Amino acid sequence: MTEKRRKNSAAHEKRRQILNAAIRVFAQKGFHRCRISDIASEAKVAYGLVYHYFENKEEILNSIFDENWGLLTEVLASADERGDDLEVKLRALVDFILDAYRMVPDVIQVVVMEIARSSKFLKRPKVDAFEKAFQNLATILARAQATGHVRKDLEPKIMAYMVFGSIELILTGYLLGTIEPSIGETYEAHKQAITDVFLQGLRAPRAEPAGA
Amino acid sequence: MTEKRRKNSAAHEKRRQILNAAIRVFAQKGFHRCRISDIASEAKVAYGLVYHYFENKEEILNSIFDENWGLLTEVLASADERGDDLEVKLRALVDFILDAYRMVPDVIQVVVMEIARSSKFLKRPKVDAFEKAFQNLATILARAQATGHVRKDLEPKIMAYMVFGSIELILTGYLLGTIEPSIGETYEAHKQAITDVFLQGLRAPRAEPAGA
DNA sequence: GGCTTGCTTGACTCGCAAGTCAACGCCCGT
DNA sequence: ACGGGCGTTGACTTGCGAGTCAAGCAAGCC
Repeated sequence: MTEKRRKNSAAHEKRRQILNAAIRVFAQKGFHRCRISDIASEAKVAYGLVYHYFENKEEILNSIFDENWGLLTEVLASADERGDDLEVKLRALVDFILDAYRMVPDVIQVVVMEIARSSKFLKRPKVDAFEKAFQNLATILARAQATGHVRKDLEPKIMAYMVFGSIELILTGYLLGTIEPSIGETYEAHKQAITDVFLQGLRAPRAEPAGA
Repeated sequence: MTEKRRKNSAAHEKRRQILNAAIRVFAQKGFHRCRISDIASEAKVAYGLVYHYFENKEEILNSIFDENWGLLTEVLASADERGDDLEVKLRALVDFILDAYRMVPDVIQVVVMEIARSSKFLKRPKVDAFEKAFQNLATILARAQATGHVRKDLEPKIMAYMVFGSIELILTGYLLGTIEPSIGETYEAHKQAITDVFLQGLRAPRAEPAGA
C-alpha cells in the first residue's frame, strides 16, 4: 500500500506538472491559441501523456477553474460565518483576490480572462459555481441590510455583482497593463479604494434624508 | 457616378449583411466555435464572398468592435462637453449602455464576451480604444473632484474602472441568465442602483467626518 | 449588341493540430 | 530472477476548416 501511495502521488505529480504548465501556457498564449503540444513541451512530458490525464483541452481548463474558484467560494463562506463587521468581510474578500493576483497572476489571468467570459458557451456547472460565490456575498449584504448597516433599497445580488465587477475590471487592467500595479503600495491603495467606495456607497443613509 | 454610388451602396449592403450575420453567429456560438461557413450561410452569401470583404475572421470581429465601441466613446465625450452635473453624466452613461443591451443584445454580447476579454492577445489598438473610453470617464470624475463633488483621495482612473466593471458584470449576468432582466422595470432599477451606489460612494464627505 | 469590369460563386487544396495506439521500460510483487 | 501492470512515449492518422481561385454572371459602356 505504501508503494501504491507513492505511485499515486508520483502520478499525481505528473498531473500537477501538466496542470501548472497549462496555466503558464494559457496565460501566455491564450486558451484557444495554444496547442496540446505546447502544454506537453512546457510540462516536459510526452504529447500522449496529456491525454492520459485529461480528456481534452477543455477538461484541463475545467480543472484549473474548479481548483481555484472553489477556494474563493470557501473564503467567502468562512468570512460570512465569523460574525465580523461588513467592513471586515469586504476587506477580507478584496484582500484575498488582490493578494492572489499578486502571488499567482497566471492563475488569476486564466480564471478571469479565459473562463469567466467564455462561460456562456461552457457547461452549466461553471455558471453555477460563479453564482455560488456571488450568492455568498449577496447573503453577507442581505444580512447587513437586516442589521441596518446597508441601504435596503437595492437587491443584494446586484450589489454583489457590482463589487465583483469592480474587482474584476481592475484585475483586467493589471493584466492588460493599463493599470500599473508594480508598486506594492498601489495594491494597497486599490484595495482601500474598492472597500471605501462600496462601504460608503452601500451604507444606509443615517439621519440624513439626502434632500432632493 | 450615380451608378457607381448605387453599386457601392449595394456592395456595402452585402458587407453589412455579412457583418450582421457574424454578430448573430458570434453571439450564438461564440467567436472561436464558429466557422466562416457559418457566417456565410447565415448571411445567405457564398463562402468566398466573406473573403472578398474581409481578410479573415478576426477582421470581422474588429469591424464589429470598432463600429460599436466608437459610439460609446463618442457618447462619453459629448456628455463631458456639456457642462452637466456628474449625476446627469453618470446616468447618461449607464442609460446608454443598458439601453443598448436592451436593443441589440447580440452586439453587446459580442463586444463584452468575445472582445473585452480576449484583448490581451489581440492587437494594441483595441486596448487603446478601451482606454480611451475609460479615460473619458476618468476625466469627468477628475473634473468633479476639482469642483469638490467627488472625494479626492482616490485616483479617477480606478473609480472609472469600478464603474465600468460594475456595469459590465451586470451585463454578463444578463447574458448568462443569472440576472433576470426580463421586465422593463428591472432595467430601470438596475440603472438606478448603479448610479445611486456610485454617486453616494464617490461623493466627497461634506461636513460629516464619518466618525471613528 | 458585344465587351469589359468587378461582384459573386462554391469546389478544391493544404496545413495544422487533435486524438489514437502500439510499443517500451520502469518498478513492484512474488 | 521473472512476469506483468501501468505510467510513458511520440509517430501516425484523420478530419476539419481556413483560405484560394478559376469560372460564371450581371450591368454599365461604347
